[in-house]
Amino acid sequence: MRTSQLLLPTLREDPGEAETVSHRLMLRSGLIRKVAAGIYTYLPLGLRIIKKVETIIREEMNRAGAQELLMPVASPAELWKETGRWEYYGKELLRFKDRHERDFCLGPTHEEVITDLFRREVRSYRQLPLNFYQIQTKFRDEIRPRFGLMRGREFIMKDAYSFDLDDAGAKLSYQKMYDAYSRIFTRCGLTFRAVEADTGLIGGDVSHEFMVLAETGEATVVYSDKGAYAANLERAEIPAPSETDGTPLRSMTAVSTPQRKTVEEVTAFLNISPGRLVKTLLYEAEARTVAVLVRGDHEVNEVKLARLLGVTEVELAGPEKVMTLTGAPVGFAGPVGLKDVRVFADYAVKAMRNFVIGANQADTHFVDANWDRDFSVASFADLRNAQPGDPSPRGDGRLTLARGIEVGQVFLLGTKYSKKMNATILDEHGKERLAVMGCYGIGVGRTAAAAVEQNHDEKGIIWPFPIAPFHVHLLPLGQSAAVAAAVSGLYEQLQIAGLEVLWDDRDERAGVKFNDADLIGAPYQVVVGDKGLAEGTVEVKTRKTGEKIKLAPADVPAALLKRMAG
RNA sequence: CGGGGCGUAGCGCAGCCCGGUAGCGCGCCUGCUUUGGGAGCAGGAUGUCGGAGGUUCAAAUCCUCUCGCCCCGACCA
Repeated sequence: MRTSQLLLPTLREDPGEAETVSHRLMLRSGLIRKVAAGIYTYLPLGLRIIKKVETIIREEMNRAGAQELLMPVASPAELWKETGRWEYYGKELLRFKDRHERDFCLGPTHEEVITDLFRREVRSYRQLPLNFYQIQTKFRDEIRPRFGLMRGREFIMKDAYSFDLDDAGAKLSYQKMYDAYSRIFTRCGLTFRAVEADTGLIGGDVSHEFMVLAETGEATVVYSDKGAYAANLERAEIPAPSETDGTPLRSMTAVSTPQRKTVEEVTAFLNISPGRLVKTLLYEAEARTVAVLVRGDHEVNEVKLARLLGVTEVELAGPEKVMTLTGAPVGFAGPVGLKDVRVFADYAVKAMRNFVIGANQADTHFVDANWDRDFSVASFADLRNAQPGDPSPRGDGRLTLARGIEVGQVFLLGTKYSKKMNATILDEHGKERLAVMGCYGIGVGRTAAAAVEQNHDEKGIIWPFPIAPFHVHLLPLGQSAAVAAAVSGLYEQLQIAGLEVLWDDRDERAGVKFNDADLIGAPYQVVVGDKGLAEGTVEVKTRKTGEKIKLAPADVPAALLKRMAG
């Protein structure tokens, strides 16, 4: 491809709107342009990268036995009402009405549509296992789209859905996808880690996320320093600590803590460590309010809390609500004498004795409080976030935290959707059984963005070879007949060798071409100038290392092929 | 949803506080020179100053409303 035939608007300066590396570089190198918040056009060069990622995904999905199909972007409300997700999915589901006032939504995911297809078309266990996938545009009306392709509202996703006769079969399907995902991300040149994950709005029993470790990641990954355990922070289990020592209980007394509201203020004032205080958070969980107790130096994990309570979402109560329930301003809530509020406590609290808590009275805390004696706890559970240094729940070392970009997630759904939508098949005894499902997603654009996050330097992108928009960037310098002849010869020869070549045929100065080439990030640059040609050579530069070698033009294709293979 | 910021030429920005009818750099067009890491000189084109309303003799500038975008936060008591 010649640059003159390609819309490739590179930017000299960083666009004002972009903060993160991948967003900045994808805009600057002319891959994407924004149309609205979280909605982008893929320019020709950007689309080439998307297509490369898609090709890798297709190859691996097909290899794993999945079949490609394509579902519609618009789907009717009826299907979503069958599973309850018309309400449950919330505001992320973009809804609209057609001209007949019928309700529709733009598909954020396609469990309903595929399950509907399955129940209509598949009758017998003999047809199983089945796995369908598509690569399609999804729409999720995110609260806050950001970082370019990293969190868009409209984005390209590969989603797959497996159907099996029983749990064992479903597990096998799940494992196949897990393995396929590992191959896909490896082939895309990513350093990633599969971690245990929460199932969120999709639901199901078991789930793993594929995380690309990068500072700009929005997720927090927890993993053991010595063993194999790895999980999303939302999910990471924390084992119940061993029972308390036999410290004798002291009697509870109220102390004045004027203007001391936060854990830091209260513990500093009382001259104790935050680990000796128990904080009380009031949460609204759908219709009811609950109190959650965690140690002062711990944080409540809202995902765990929601799961324990069996709700979609929990929200910290506002100041007025706190005042109504506790009779005190925010900062002094405690479990003692709380009315009409169930109290849940983190395991760590169970191990504590003689701790400090809020007294439900302004400027007052209790010291030497003890659960059971001074207040009752509905149940103890794992309700906090893991912290660095916590023991691994698998007993294999201590936990470390890192940031990650979630590029894929796999779910073992069980019969959640098949039950609600009555997707049954006949088994070998002629008996109706619910299909056991799995679902599997990959963010295509996000995978490309993650690759940029992991592969760049101050000059620009350094594309991993398998997803590079072009393999070789051909840079003629000057307008001499010798250069023109050598370049068009090389252009032919490189393509005959099977390489994808971008030929910068603009009448630009050397510096401009070099800088654009470094920005765009093709793995190899071939520089053809009069200087080199005078001694019979052209220069081959490896983008990643900056290494430059001189070769006779005729030797370039073979040399590049050899390097790529090695 | 809350807070902060920004919207002025294709891009990056100044001008706004203190009203007087719009400017800089890059890019773009023409010509000449130049040509191995973002060229030089000369000439040139390009703006409903996000939108609406108001104040004023006069508004990019002041006031009100509105739309869009970016960043942070979304409550740890």
